[in-house]
Amino acid sequence: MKASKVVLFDTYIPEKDFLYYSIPDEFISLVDIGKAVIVPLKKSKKLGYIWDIVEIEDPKFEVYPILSVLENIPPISKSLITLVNWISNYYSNSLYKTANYIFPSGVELEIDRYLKAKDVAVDMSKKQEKVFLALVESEIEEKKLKKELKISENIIKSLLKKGAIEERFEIKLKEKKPRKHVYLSEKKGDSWGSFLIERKILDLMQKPLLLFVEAREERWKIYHEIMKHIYQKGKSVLFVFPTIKSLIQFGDFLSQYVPFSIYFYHSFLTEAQAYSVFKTTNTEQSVVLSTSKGLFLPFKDLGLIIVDQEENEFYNMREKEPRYDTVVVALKRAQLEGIPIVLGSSSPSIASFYRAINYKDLELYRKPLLNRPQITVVDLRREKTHDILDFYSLRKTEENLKNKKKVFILLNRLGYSPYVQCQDCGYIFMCPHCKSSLVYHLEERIMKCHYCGFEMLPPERCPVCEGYSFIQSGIGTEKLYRYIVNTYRWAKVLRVDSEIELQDETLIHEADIIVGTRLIEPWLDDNGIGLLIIYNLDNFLHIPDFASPEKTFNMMKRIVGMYKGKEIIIRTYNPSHYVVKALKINSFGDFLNRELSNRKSLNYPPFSKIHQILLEDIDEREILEEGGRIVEEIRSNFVTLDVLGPAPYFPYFIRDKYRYQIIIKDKEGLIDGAFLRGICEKSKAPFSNLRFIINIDMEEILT
DNA sequence: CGGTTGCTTACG
DNA sequence: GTAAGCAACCGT
Repeated sequence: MKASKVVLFDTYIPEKDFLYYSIPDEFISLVDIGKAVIVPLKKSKKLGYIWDIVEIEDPKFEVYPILSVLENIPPISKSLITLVNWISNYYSNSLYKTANYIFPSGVELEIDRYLKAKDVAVDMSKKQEKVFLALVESEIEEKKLKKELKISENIIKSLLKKGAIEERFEIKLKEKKPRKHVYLSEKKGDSWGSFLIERKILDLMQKPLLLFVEAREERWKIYHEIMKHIYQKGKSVLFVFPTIKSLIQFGDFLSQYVPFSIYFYHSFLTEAQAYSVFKTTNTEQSVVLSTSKGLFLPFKDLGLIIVDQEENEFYNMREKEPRYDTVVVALKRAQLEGIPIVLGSSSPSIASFYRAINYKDLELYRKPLLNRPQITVVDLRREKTHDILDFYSLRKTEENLKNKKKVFILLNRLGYSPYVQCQDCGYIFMCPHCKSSLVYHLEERIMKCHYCGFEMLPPERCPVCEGYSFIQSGIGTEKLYRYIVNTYRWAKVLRVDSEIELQDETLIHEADIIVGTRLIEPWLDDNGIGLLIIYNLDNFLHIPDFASPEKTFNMMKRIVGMYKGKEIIIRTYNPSHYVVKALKINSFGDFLNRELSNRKSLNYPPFSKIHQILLEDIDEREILEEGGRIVEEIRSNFVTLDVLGPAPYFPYFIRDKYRYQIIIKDKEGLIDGAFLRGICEKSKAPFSNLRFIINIDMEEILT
């Protein structure tokens, strides 16, 4: 028989990604892959999408018919279904979770159940009789009845069984309507803007195009011209950005130069607003500015995808299922739709640049920056005083303040001091749940764990040696902020980090000095900026990740590409590090060559694929045992693979669970997620609490 | 015995 | 997720 595979909205059935439903004759012309339907599940009704239509031979279960086909909810195209299937297979994500990730929220079923007494006489208990009599006059809605007569489902059930009453269902489709149209840009230009770009860029778009243009605004102007070219052919355009802030900034730019409103799509929209965009893209030609989730919108006639800051690490979605790499998925979607795609960057990822140069499956367009800020490297080894800021930075800060120019200081450490240490025995206070150091917060006078939120008062005595004097070592934004406030008492100083709520963005424009973590990145395009101080570049460079030099370099180039000040000071203990040197003379080539030779010697991407298996368990011995078995199993299947671990994964003890990782370097591309999942499931002991997370094709990895 | 509560099972 | 099925209990 012919049956449809239906993926249900928001109803997780263990081990099953979809259920089978038959197609009633009256729907044969309506039913199609990708259409939204209502189906029965037990006594309830559920929303779902038809994922596939297949032939099944004498099923071992009852197959119920689809109840209705919904024309109001946008259908999901076959290419989108293929994309989801691919993400699910390639990255080893559950199909149910991946499909539900792209399903619209903001539309749901509302089921009302009405009960009515029948005209019959049967034996009834007192309670049953009371309910029966209430239902004689007219039908009553289930919840109302239960509340008024204070009865439970059991009474209704026994009455139904006896045939004394009957039930009736009313199913309504509830599509949420947004109150505020924040997803639509208010301003719009009177007509199209016009910028001069090289004609050849449009020709290069025959293939996926890597747009290596260092100046951010120049890149934006090129985007505008490319978009105009495609839009005027009647097609929709999707822009993808790594963060909401960067998307809004581009939106402010773009809306001046297009004669219509553009759509925003990101996680800060309400369900109703997101649904409204979801629906619009399916019915109208539109331009959408989105975070990575926009790649799954059901565009009616998509003509172009532009991914900005393609190197940005926020594109790597590995926190929860579905795990995927945004850039890879964007390329896949473009390929499935048969449309052009542009990856833009001020400093492309090693992966993309390598592909463009060696495999030529990406075209490359390159335009270097003309007006660069001066980059000064301060060698911290030569600083004699152990002061918080060096002499040069202090002098330059004063100079800029005098000239009414803003100074930004970037420091990626929260709190007052990252470690509290006993002066007598050297003990460092650790979080009892995560085995990571507790950060001291002076204002609140507490020690805090930044992984699990554990807090404690600073103790009077050291738990190891009973000593009573402690040093607050290291420096966080809070300490730096206090130092700056005390040093420049006349200046307006502002602290920006995830622990302080930024009340109003105008505060940033009014401030003279801004101290903050990477959250300040979006504001480094401020017109009044004169100086940026990278407090300690080593904090970025020394993160134990093979990709940290690349990430650091790219972050700095991204900043340089939008920066409007004269000078950037980089403070470091490693002035001779190749990243620092390459930044100083602005040489992408120097950085790339050095980085590629490092990666080659250690067998890291792009010379191999890196897969990671994360293991989590309350029992450390169990992890090591089963982890060891997994490693053995992989090795015995593929002798040529480089398998490392299980090794502790930082933080290796979090929320009372131990964490280990296995890393697999796969040079020839031999294995996939399904293989690893199979091995893990096979190696897992029947009653163990081991949880494993498989991450395929990583561009970064903490070691 | 009717009714409730709490738990496990399975859904197509 | 959540309705169904079942066992154990409670009160009349």
